[in-house]
Amino acid sequence: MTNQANLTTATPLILVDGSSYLFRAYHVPYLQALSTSYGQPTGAITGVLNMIKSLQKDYPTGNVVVVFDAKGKTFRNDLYPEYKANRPPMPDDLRTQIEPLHNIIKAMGLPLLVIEGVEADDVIGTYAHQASQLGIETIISTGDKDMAQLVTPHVRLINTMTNVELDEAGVLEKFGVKPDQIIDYLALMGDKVDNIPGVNKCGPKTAVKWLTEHKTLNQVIANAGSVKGKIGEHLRDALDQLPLSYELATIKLNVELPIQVQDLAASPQDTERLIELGKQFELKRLVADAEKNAGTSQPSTNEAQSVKAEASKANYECILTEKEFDNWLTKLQSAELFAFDTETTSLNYMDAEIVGVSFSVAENEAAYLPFGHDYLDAPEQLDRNEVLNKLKPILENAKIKKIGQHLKYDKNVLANYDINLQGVAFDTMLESYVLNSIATKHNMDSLANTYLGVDTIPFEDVAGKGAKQLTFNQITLEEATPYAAEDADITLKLHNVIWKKLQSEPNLAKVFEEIEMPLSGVLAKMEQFGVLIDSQQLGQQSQDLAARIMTLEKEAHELAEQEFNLSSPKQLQEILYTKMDLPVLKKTPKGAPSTAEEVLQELALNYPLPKILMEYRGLSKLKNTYTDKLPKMINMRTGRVHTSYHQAIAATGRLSSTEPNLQNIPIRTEEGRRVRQAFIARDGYKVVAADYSQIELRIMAHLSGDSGLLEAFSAGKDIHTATASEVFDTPLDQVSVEQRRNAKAINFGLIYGMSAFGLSRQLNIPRHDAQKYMDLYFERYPAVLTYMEDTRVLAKEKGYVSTVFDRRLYLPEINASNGMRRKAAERAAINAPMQGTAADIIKKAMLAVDDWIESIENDGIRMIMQVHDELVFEIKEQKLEEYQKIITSLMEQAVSLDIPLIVEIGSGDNWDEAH
DNA sequence: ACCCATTCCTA
DNA sequence: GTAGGAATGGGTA
Repeated sequence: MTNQANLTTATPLILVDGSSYLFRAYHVPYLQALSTSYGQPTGAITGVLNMIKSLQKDYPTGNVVVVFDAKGKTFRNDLYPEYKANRPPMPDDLRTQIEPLHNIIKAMGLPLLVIEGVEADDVIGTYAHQASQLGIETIISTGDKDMAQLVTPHVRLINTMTNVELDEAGVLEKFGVKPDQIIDYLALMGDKVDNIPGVNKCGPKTAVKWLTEHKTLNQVIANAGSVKGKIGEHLRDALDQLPLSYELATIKLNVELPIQVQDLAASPQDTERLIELGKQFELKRLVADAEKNAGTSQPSTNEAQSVKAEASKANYECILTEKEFDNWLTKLQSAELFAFDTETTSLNYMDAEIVGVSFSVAENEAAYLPFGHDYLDAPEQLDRNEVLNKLKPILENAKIKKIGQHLKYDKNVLANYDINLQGVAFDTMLESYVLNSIATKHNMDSLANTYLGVDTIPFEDVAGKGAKQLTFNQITLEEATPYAAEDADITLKLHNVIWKKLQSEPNLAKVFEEIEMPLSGVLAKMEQFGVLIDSQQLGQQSQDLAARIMTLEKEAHELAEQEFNLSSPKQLQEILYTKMDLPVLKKTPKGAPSTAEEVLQELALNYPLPKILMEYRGLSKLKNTYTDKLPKMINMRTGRVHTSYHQAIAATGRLSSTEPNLQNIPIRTEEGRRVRQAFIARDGYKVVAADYSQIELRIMAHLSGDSGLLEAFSAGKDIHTATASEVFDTPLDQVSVEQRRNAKAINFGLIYGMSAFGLSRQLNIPRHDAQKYMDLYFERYPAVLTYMEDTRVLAKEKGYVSTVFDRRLYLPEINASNGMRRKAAERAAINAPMQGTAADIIKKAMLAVDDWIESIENDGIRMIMQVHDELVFEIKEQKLEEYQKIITSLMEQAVSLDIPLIVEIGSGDNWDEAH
């Protein structure tokens, strides 16, 4: 239940009655004076924007949603044709401000609702009602008294122009009746402006008097006979009208809305568009604010703009004596949760030596414990082994929870000292990643700036930069202590802020707790264990390649009649397009004539040089990137290669791999596969590779619910052949190789959010034909089309898309004015739910497989690599059959979707054979 | 020493 | 057409 409480107070829903403020701002004299140099009035725009800004300031954690009336008639006109018939038409100089205002609000990233057929009040009422049911606190910002009927213990009104807030007691005080009597009150009085009939001569005083006496409108009606005097006659005259008036005054609580209340969330501001609009309407303050908030508002993190470097407040200690250390040990032992960081000599976890550790148990209270600083005249420090021995039981105690920034690194480093870090509960890097995967960076300095408004001490300030950069052991304790202690302190503070935000978003905390956080430990194990590589074989291949490359180089120089660097695109352009005058088939993004593979392929049909270049490129790539480099990456100590999996890089939720990148090892060519053959297993072990078959297309079937696709997968058909059969209207067994190839291109294109143009280029066919294929596809699989369209619309409304497990990807450019960027964002919107769900699935599978491996205590098995849809293991020969079955089952059952997941598994002496 | 453009490897 | 990492050359500081 505490979660609920957090949720309600952390992010109140702020519903802004845009139309009500628009009219009021329009009539404010000093705002009326505002207009652009070319005569476009902007007073109402300014008024509403100021009002929104002041709301954001007053409720920094609030989730602001703006609602406007739509044009045209509403259901109230159907009930009563005279409704609002007295209203003069909207003045032109107000009307022209509406669209710009909408655009600005959208560019600010705020959800904007304009629903036809109902009024803004009804939309607001519905959301307030939904929010109450979810226990979300709601604040309605309006100048309209009618809204008082919506006030409950969870819903209050704020009049931002007068800064008066109304809760239940406030409504009673102001109107003399309770919120649930407001409709009756309004019905009795009627409304001149809206042309709602009421009781003639009945104003607020009379209405309150009657309602105080009889409680409800129905009781007033029932007792109408006993009301004396002229006013009694008026009441009796109005009896027939009153039910209608009541209905007209009632704000709907059940409007059908395109976005559910829990999905109402701000998207990142579109800075470019905001500035453009600001300039167009000459709104200086808007431009200034847009620039100020650029990059910091995804999602809005505006509460912490001003706190700059409060380090003086903090109490940072340097631990040099046994006594100080014991003191801290006691604190840590009794702490439920503390922030923790290691300082080391290298960014590479295999080489890193620990120089010191820092802790923080409470904000502004942190310590640095150095033990490896060895610069000249360094003060005497505690003994490393002794310190680590004493810390070990605390660090290995899963009950004592730890917070850290990128703790996978610390876990790996500690493993080199035989400390198995446990109780890793919160990694701020991963918290930030799950909250917003596209935030510029998830490093601590950026996070501190974004979420705390604090500028931390940059590493370069203490260590210098470039070749002369010092390692941490060379840094004086005077400099190291504030830097290192701050790391722990800031990490704790960051967690306090980001975790709250994560919990307030539906299911994001779940993605963090159930996927990313536990996965971090699994990845650490894979990294530490590493993969075995046959450097002998790669060395041999390097030699073979070198010889062949030399020959090709010579041939190329002869053909070009001059020496040149075959690896230089620039020199190559000169040779091909200036000297030899070959046709330019394609240009690079910068406008230079391209020499890319596809161009060379085309040119090779008519000229000899391009073919040589293609082979040269392919081979030198293999040599430079793989056969030369991989052996150099073998760790001396373990004899294996240890990659780093990056868990907070890919916007879609995928992992990435560096140093070396094990996720782009060649497979497509024979020569390339020789590199794969160098990935081997220990004696007595085999390499086992298990990959999900067509996982993204399966996810597309699940997400779209298309019956044709679902059937094809359930029937276990080859999906590309099945697609070809449908699209080209050919019996399944008569589909040609060509047809299947085309269908495959269509299927992949769909996953990438393709256009007909893209498909035509891929298949090298006219755009018209590509369009025809796509039309045919969507005719056969109509739900796929609907899904794609819906996804685009949803992305534009919300500013983000989600995976099946609710991981989010924000798309700041989904409403960009630049068509290219907007289109790119739309493609990403289509792709991300599929790629991201696939990432979620394999991550869950990794957790399941790791659980099982742990349960058998690594008996003859290790998980060694992940390549997006594939897991690679090293398995003892005797266990091969048994374990392959278990892995297949764990992966296939990792999640439950509307289509079966199929895993293909194989084994061999090397990675190539395992496929 | 660092950044950018180009190219090419993977799912 | 999606998502990544890395190597190269070539320019800049």
